[in-house]
Amino acid sequence: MGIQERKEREKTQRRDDILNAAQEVFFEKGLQNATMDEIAEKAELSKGTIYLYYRSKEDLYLAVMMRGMELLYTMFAQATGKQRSAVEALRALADVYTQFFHEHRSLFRMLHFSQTPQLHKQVSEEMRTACSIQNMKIWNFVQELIARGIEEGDIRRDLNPIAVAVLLWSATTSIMSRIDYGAEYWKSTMNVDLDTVLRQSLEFLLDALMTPHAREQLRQQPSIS
Amino acid sequence: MGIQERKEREKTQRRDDILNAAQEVFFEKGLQNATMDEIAEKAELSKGTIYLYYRSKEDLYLAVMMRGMELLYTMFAQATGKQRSAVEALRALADVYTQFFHEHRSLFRMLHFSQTPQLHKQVSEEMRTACSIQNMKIWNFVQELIARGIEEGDIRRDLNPIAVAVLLWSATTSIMSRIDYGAEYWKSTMNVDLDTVLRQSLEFLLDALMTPHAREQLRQQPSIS
Amino acid sequence: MGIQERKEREKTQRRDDILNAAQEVFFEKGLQNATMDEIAEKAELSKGTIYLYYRSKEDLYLAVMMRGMELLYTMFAQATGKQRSAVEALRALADVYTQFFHEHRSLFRMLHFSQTPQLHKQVSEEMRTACSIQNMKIWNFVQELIARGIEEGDIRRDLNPIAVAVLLWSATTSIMSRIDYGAEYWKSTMNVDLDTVLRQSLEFLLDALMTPHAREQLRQQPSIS
Amino acid sequence: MGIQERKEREKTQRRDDILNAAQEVFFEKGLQNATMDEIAEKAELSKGTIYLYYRSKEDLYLAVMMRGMELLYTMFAQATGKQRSAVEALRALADVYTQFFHEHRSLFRMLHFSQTPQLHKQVSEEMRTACSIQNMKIWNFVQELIARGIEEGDIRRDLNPIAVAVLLWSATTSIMSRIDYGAEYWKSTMNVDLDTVLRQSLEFLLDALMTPHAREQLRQQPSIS
DNA sequence: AATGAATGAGGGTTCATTCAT
DNA sequence: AATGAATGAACCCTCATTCAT
Repeated sequence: MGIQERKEREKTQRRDDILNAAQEVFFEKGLQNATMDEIAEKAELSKGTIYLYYRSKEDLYLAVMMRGMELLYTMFAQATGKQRSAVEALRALADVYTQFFHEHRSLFRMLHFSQTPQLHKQVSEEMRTACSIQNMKIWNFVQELIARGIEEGDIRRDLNPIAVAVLLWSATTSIMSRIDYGAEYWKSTMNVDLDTVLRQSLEFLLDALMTPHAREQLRQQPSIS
Repeated sequence: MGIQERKEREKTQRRDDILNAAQEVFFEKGLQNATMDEIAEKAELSKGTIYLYYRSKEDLYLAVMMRGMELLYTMFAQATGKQRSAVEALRALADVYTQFFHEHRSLFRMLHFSQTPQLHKQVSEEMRTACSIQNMKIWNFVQELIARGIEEGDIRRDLNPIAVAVLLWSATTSIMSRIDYGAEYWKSTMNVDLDTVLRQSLEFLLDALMTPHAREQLRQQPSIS
Repeated sequence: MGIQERKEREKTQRRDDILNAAQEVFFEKGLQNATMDEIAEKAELSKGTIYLYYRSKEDLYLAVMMRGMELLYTMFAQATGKQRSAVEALRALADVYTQFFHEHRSLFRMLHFSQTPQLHKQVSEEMRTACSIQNMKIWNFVQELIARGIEEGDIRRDLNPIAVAVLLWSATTSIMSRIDYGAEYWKSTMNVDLDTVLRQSLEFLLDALMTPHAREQLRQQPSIS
Repeated sequence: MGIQERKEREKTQRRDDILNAAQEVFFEKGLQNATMDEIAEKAELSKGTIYLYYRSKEDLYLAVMMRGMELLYTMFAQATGKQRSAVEALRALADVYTQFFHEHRSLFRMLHFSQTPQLHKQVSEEMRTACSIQNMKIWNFVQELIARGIEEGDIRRDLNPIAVAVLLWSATTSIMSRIDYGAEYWKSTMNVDLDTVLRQSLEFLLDALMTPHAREQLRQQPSIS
């Protein structure tokens, strides 16, 4: 009957339990300082069981991170779905990424960290591939949005969609990471509010991308003031 | 008299020997996989001696990185010294940073990595302060350049110097880091040449900063095409 | 009726499948490095099923080894069956053991290893008994051959059959094991060809066992030269 | 002054302490079941310290075994030193080996076990070499004794010294190992006293090696009766 | 009979750091 | 100042075995 299905469900549930436990621990301790013992305990499972579902600590780390990427992708898709023009969608994208950063700080951190060579020794080929695919999905998403913006005449024709995507994403992520790492430091030593810098930077970039025509339409004066 | 000085000289020399040894090891293995044993051996000193000069492995790591920052600062100062206008200096800065990235890849990596929460457990207050000061020097340098550009009428008045500095620096560093970590991956899976993206991004950003007046003067059409 | 028999047949078949799989794995990895997982996979059975047929990994190991002993016994029986005199049979025995060693190196290794204290923690009483019986069969076989040799006047009356059996078997096995473990080492460091040593040793021993009368009859000058 | 020497002495002492502790544990548990924790505790040293002196558990095992080989060698040298003829020395050798077996059963077991492929994964090159040298010393010793016996006309000219050495050593060791492993088993199931078998085998072998002339001189009738 | 998910104890090894000399 | 011996905590992963279904 549903016996097969139930087993399947239980297995999925188990994977999820592990992921949840791992997420908690990774959030709190980071990859290096997290221990499989602690994850197992939090998951109320034996350590051996964890390894039944995930090949290594690093695989598990990436699995948690992948959920973050999926969430981000979903948020992207939702946010942009309602917009009329590509440029509006791009703006929404920026807002959503910022929102993601604020609401899922730890996931953001994991995403960022996973782009680092410190990882990747014990990562299984499967996980590597899965990450790569998920990664590509997001990049393609952003890239196509920009391409559409160009087609719609709102983004400058002389710009290369993928290059713009890389620039936007890199700049944003990097500033966010700076916020995450040392917002207070910047505030106290240089009296700079990095959150504001982030917002202004996004406005500046989006504005600079647009054609004069689109800029007028928006009747909006972006400024870093 | 001379005895004091000789001792002083020897001490400085010793610190330098250690730094050189550490640099080699950190370049080759990264922070995590480097061992104090290896550094001590390479420095032809005992492990205990290393700790006489540097409080911890992370302190040592940061000390090496600081030399990198000093080098970068020097390169900045030299490159900008010859330029007439602030905007020209800013361009030179971008070139020099790119050059630094290419010629001192490992140092760049250390600089970038040091901006990461994975570090900083055993960093001494002194080192933290020293880093902070060195850091500030560079930020101020960039910031003042931009402020001067505004004064000279070449950079848009509506922009905030420090915000611009953060944006430029973050975007650039982040793209470079992407190159460092996975240029081949981007080339093979997305057919994107990140080096080109970096150059285009810099041009795009610098162009977007400038006043229409300055842009005309330069008679140069920057483009991401 | 037939149903019972079929079940019986299937069961025997299953035991054999497992044994074959286990043999492959044990041959390749040895007892310690073999895993039940690998054996189960190779047998295309679940791990649990293996335990339905064999109590433990060591039991399984011994079961495989027992097949080796049975094979050896069969080879012994065949080889000696054709011989007229006990001494001729004994010679044939030596040849056959040597042949077994060369053609079934891995089985030989298992036989030898099973005579080692490293084993035997989890061996079931049944298996222990089965081994013991099989073992005894071979010892009796050799012993009786020697006893017959004495009766036939070809082997010295002053020798104790079982003692001779132990000596012959121990010496031979030990030298073979030395060959198995480090023939190249002996060749390279001491320029000794252990295969030759084995052959010479057997000749020497057999010759020394015989009565002067038998020796003359054979008109053969054994020598370790 | 003696400061250097004292340090040297302490270091040697430390190595010895570790060896003693390890020996106890290895005797009791064997290589596999011995733990570094237990060894460290018994040595009243931290586990890390053990690794300062020995690269791995297996290295340590071999170091203990090497002491056994040295002891055996010393016993050999002493026992044979007093003998007039090589054949007498050879007899003494056999007695001494038997004595070693009885008095240092655990060392014997280690010696024997070390000739087994189960070991040698983590063995350092240094240790491997040291073992090889020690090993060779003993083999050469026996071999030369036999060669001398031939020269002295007591051992048959048609025999190859190294082959004889291998045969004697292998047979003896193998029977001893059988005693060690299952003397009671042989006694109870086959009513065989393996100690007697060992003695008889040695007599038989030594007798068979000798020239008729030497045999007469000894006026001794060796027998396996 | 067969499964396969779950267990959980087990252990060698590394290394940053300290401290007596 | 320099040494280097000693520390000891920390940790991932394996795998034989069991048992509910």
